[in-house]
Amino acid sequence: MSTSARTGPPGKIKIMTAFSHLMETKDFQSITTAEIAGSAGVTEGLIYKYFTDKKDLLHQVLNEHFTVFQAGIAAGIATKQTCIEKLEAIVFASLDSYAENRVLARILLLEVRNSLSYFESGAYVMVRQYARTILEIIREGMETGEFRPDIDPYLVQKVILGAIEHTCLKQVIFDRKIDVSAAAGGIVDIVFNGVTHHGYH
Amino acid sequence: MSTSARTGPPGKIKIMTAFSHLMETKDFQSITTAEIAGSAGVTEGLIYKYFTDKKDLLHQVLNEHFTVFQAGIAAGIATKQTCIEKLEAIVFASLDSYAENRVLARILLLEVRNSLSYFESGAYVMVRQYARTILEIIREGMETGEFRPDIDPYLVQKVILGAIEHTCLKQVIFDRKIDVSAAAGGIVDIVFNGVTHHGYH
DNA sequence: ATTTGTAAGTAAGTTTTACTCACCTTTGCA
DNA sequence: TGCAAAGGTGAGTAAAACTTACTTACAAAT
Repeated sequence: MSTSARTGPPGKIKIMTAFSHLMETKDFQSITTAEIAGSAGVTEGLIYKYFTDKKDLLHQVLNEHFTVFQAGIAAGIATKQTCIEKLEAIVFASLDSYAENRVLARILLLEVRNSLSYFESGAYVMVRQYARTILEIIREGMETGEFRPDIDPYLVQKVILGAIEHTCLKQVIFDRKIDVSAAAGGIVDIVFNGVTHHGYH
Repeated sequence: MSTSARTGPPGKIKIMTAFSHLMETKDFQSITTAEIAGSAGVTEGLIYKYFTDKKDLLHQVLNEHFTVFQAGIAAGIATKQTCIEKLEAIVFASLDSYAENRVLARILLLEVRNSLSYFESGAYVMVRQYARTILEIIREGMETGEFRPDIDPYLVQKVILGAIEHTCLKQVIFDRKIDVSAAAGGIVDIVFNGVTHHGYH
C-alpha cells in the first residue's frame, strides 16, 4: 500500500508519496501543484526539478505502483502449470491488485488514457509487457491444445483485458468493494466455457 | 458523421460543431476555450451562456453523438429474434459506431471517465440505458434457455462491454482502422462458445 | 583546509486559460 | 411603438501550471 519510492533524493520521494496519497481522494485534474508541494513540505518549484510535467509525475507514480503490480502477477503465475491456470491466476491477481490499490486502479483506468504522453511513458512500456504476457500464454495454450486453434489470440487478449478493466471500473469510480474471487471465477468461466450451452455440437 | 445539433440558438450549434471537429485531432485538455470560440466564430464568453463548464460542453457533445449511437443500436437489434442474434447485433453496431465516429469513441472511452461530473450528466444516463439493454437481453436469454442458467448476467454484461471497449481502444488512440466484422464475430464467438474445447463434458 | 563543481532546494515571478460580468444588439410580440 | 427577453460581445479576473534566477549543502580533488 505505502508507496516505496526507494529511488531518488528525499524531495522527490516526498513529492511522489504526497501526490499518491492525494490521488486516493481526489482526481488528477483537481489536485494542484501548490497542494502537492504543500502536502509534501517542499516548494512548488522543486516539482519541476524532478518532473518535466504534472503528468510526468502522474506517470512516474503509476510506474512505481505498476512495478509492484507486475511482481504480484509474476508471483501469481509462477507455480501454475497449465495455460488455463496461468490465465486464471492473472485475472485473479489483476482484480486483486486493483481492489487493493485504488490509486493504481484509478490512475490506470481513469486518468492516463486521455493524453498521448502516457503512451510515450515508461509506465506504458510496462503495461504493454503485461499485455504481452497474456498474449503469449494464449498462444501457448493454442499450441498445447488447451485452447481452440481457430481463435484470434489478440482478440482473446482484448476480451480478457477488457473484462478485467470493466469489472473494476464502476467499483473504482464509486469506491465500492470488489468480490475478487467471484469476479475472477466468473470471468474465466465465461471466457473459457462461453455463455451458451454446449455438449450438443 | 456531421454533428446535427438541431436544438438551440445558432451560437450554441456553432460552438458544439466546432468543438466536436477539434476533438477529431486533439484531446480535450489541449483544446482551449479561445480555440473553440475562434473556430466557431463567436466570442469566448458565449460558451458560458450555454454551457456551465468546458466539461459540460464535452458532455453535451457526447450526448448528441450518443443519441445517434443509440438509434443505430436500436435499428441493429430491431429485426433480430433470438438473444444471440440481438447481442451479435449490439456488438457489431457498437464496434461499427466507434469505428465510424472517432469523436464519440474518443470522448466515451478516453475523456469523460476521469471526472465525477460525467456520472451526473445526461450523457451518462443514456450510457446506463445502453448497458441495461444488454443486461436485459442476457437475462432474457437465460430464461429462454439460450444461455446457461448458472452465469452471472452482470458479469457477462461487463465482459461484453469490456471486450467492445478494449477492442476499440488501441485503434481509437492510434487512429488505426478496425475490422468491424472480424472483431465483432470474434468477440461473440469467444463469449458465446468460450476459448477451450468442448464436446467432451 | 580550501577550492570547486554539482545536486538539492527556494522564492518570486510570468503566462496561460478557464471563467465572469457588465454591457450592447437583435427579435418577437402585446 | 415599445419593450422584454434572448443572443451575443469584450474586457477583465483569478488561479494554476510552469520558469528562472538564486541560495544552500556537500562531496571530492588539489
